[in-house]
Amino acid sequence: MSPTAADLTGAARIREAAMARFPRDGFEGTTVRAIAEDAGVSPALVVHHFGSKKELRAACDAYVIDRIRSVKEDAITSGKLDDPATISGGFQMAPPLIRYLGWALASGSAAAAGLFDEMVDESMRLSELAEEQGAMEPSTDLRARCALQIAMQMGALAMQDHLERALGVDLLSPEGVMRMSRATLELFSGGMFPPGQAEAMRKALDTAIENTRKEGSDG
Amino acid sequence: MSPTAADLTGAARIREAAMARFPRDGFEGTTVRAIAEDAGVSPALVVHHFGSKKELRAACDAYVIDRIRSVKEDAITSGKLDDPATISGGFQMAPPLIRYLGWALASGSAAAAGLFDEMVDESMRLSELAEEQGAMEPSTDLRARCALQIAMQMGALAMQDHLERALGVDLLSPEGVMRMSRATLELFSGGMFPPGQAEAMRKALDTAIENTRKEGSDG
DNA sequence: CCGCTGGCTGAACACGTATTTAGAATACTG
DNA sequence: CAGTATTCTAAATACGTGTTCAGCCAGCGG
Repeated sequence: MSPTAADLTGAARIREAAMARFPRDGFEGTTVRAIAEDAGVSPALVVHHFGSKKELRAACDAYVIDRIRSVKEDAITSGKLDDPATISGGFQMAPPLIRYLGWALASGSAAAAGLFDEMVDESMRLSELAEEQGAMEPSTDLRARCALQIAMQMGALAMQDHLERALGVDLLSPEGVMRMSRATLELFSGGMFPPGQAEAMRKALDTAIENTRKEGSDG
Repeated sequence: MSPTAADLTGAARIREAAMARFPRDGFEGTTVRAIAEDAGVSPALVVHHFGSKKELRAACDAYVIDRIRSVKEDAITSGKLDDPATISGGFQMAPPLIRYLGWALASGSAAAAGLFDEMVDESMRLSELAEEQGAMEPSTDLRARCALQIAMQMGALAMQDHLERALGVDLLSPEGVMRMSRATLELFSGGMFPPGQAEAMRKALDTAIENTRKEGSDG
């Protein structure tokens, strides 16, 4: 059971409050006073424990990223990376963690940037493995594909509110996670374009690239 | 040619400066004084023209969204929605516009939320059309698929910095746009999963959904 | 010339902010 | 129990913020 009650240490309650406030109101938009009040604590205690507001943010970043990293590592070492249960489980980590991650990535946290890069590397590692085994068609630009994939998945987290509004569902509820998993699968397995159109677009895009290159070398 | 010079009216220069600052520093993190300085203008002029900082933000929202809406409508009425040139052209709108849109969506602007919803509706309209014509396999959850697609594409905008860092390219340069277009096409036309795996995951996911439903009705 | 309108400014104001300081309450150790 | 470190707080401080206000200055009709 997650420690929602007030039986947390003061520092933990402060961190918890900050993790909820920052994504909602932004860093500058969140006041130390508000965090302290949410935590049932005096503003002075915040700086006593964390040194300053900036350092509090850094502590939140580190905490969130650490927990996410560990979940990710568990999934990798257990070898159940594409098990839907693993995926769903991962996204059903304490909702504040997910929400915070989306915000941290969208608002330029250095620590979150590190996590992003790791994810891209991991995705490339897996893709290269799949290509070597001949299980997947080689990409013409693997790095771009993997980076974009991670960016889209993480970006969807930053669009959480919009998705929930559009679907009328709490995204991190079991139903929400299932609908998202299903939709992700459909999208990434060719559900978006009619079969013929994809190939046509690919060709059109290649000639467009060719043209751009010519124009570029002209000017 | 875009008016980058100082031959803009004061109000326009202020709006331009705000559009550059807000995505970088956040709304609360941006000071009226900084905007004024960027615009080569006194802080008092900002409120003289826009009334208040909040209203300035609303004006930026309206301006950006209006311009993006018009580009989108042009693409729709000209019927060249899947022409790569149209797509590239759309993304090569003045970079500040794109960057601002990503930020506005990620930071909960009401106006941007309206645009998001429109995009989802438009995507659904197109998908339904394609399904009726038998050009596309019907989805089990069309709304979720379209909403997620838009969320991922817009979310990628909010991850712009991370993508550029990962690829070492200015995303809104011709090269960047082309690489992203190509990667998007690959991802959304089945490039991510090996053919067999997609079907396996779909089945696994369906049984997982079934199990969840049972557990849910148990408790 | 006057009067006057509108873009524009410098200096001030009121207020909310993060942070400091001195010290109270509490728990822990010998 | 005394001594001590730790957790925590109320009040005060220094400062940055958005905003106001009184008025300057260019342009222009009469």
